[in-house]
Amino acid sequence: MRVVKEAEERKNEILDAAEILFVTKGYDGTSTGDILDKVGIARGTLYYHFKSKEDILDALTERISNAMFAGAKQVADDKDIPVFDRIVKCVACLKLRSDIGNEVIKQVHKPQNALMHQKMEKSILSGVIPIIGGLIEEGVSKGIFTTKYPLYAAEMLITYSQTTFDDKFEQTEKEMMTRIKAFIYHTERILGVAEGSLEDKMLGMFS
Amino acid sequence: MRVVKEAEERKNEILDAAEILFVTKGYDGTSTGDILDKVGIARGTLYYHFKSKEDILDALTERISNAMFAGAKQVADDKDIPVFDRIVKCVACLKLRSDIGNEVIKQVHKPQNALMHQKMEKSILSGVIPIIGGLIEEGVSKGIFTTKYPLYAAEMLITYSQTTFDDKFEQTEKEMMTRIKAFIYHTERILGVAEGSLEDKMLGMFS
DNA sequence: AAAAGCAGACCGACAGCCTGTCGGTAAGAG
DNA sequence: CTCTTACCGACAGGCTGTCGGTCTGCTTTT
Repeated sequence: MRVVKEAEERKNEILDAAEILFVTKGYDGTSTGDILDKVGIARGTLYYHFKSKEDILDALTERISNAMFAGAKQVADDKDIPVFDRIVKCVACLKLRSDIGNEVIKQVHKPQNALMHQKMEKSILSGVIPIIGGLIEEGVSKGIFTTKYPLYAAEMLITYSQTTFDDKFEQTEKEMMTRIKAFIYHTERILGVAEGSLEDKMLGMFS
Repeated sequence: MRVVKEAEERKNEILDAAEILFVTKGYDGTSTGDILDKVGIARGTLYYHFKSKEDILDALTERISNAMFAGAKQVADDKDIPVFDRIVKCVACLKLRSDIGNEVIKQVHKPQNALMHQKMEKSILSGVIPIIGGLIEEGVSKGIFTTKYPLYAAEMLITYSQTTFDDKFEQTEKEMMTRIKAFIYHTERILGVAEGSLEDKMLGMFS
């Protein structure tokens, strides 16, 4: 039997199904047929709403990123909270959203999901950097940080932590700890603050 | 007619063909049939030597990385050259190798080649970081640099520059320049040297 | 040195999957 | 009643990986 719905609604149904499937079986491991079955629609319907499988991935990536940034932006604009605390909260926002179930991350990093991984990473980076960059800028103008390039400082910090702390979670507890300590140490240098001054607050970011 | 060769030789023939094809048409855009045609062998032969298409990519990645590191390691061990110059030379080694034809890079960064890109990047990172890390360590022990975490300093510097200067070559000349300046500035901070002291030598790395 | 044996290299048909297309069909708004 | 929007499912075309069988040249045997 044929059920007709608004385009937006169907699109979201498809994205919902795709999200679950991509996350559990991987992008390459999921066939369009799987999505069809899960949503309960015919082949043609899917290609009526999306022009290709990759198009679905793009839409999904955008949906997820947008949700992530909504929270982070709100925090970033809350002038009542001290600048550095806002940075910590922003990062927490992103971390939270990115381990829905924890299985997700493991899946995303399997080689089959290179494309999904790449798109997510790119999308997250391009969204997060301006937010954090703005906060660092604010910190500089308030005399908390010192750097001639606040935006690029953010770029460096975020890019590094993204690839390193996401990709390399297959490391020992001990190595992870020194890596974190080193990261904090280098963050302090990049932001031009005293050694050890960020340690307490930043350690909380990795729990 | 049937031509029999040593397994190693055939494998290399296949990798030679794959290298050219992957680079010109992309990984996803290259079918095993393309490789078959180019080498002039039958389907079964290919799968006799490699267990899958991805297996070919892995072997190729390894072959390329190994070639890259051979040069870099040699430079790194040449104690006659000052430490910092060695770092510069090492980086040059890698850059050189990675723009065979320049078309390569453009190709590698197309979304179709996410898997190839990811594997290359990972392989390069894991090989380069210890080399540069060692050099920084040497610099620290000679009093040229100051950092408690030389290895992780290298990790941060290389990871960042890898993803940023490789991926984002679709930026304006001007933006690129400030990005480079900022990178040098942050490098100086991470390595604990005076502002501006690395500028002259490092600018040469991006030409 | 010829015959027989053998393992490693090679072949190509084929199964099975998967993506995207297209002509046609139902449903609800106007 | 009509027209747009959403939907359907058969089908073409392409791709990967498999498998039984074949060839080749080296080794062993006689």
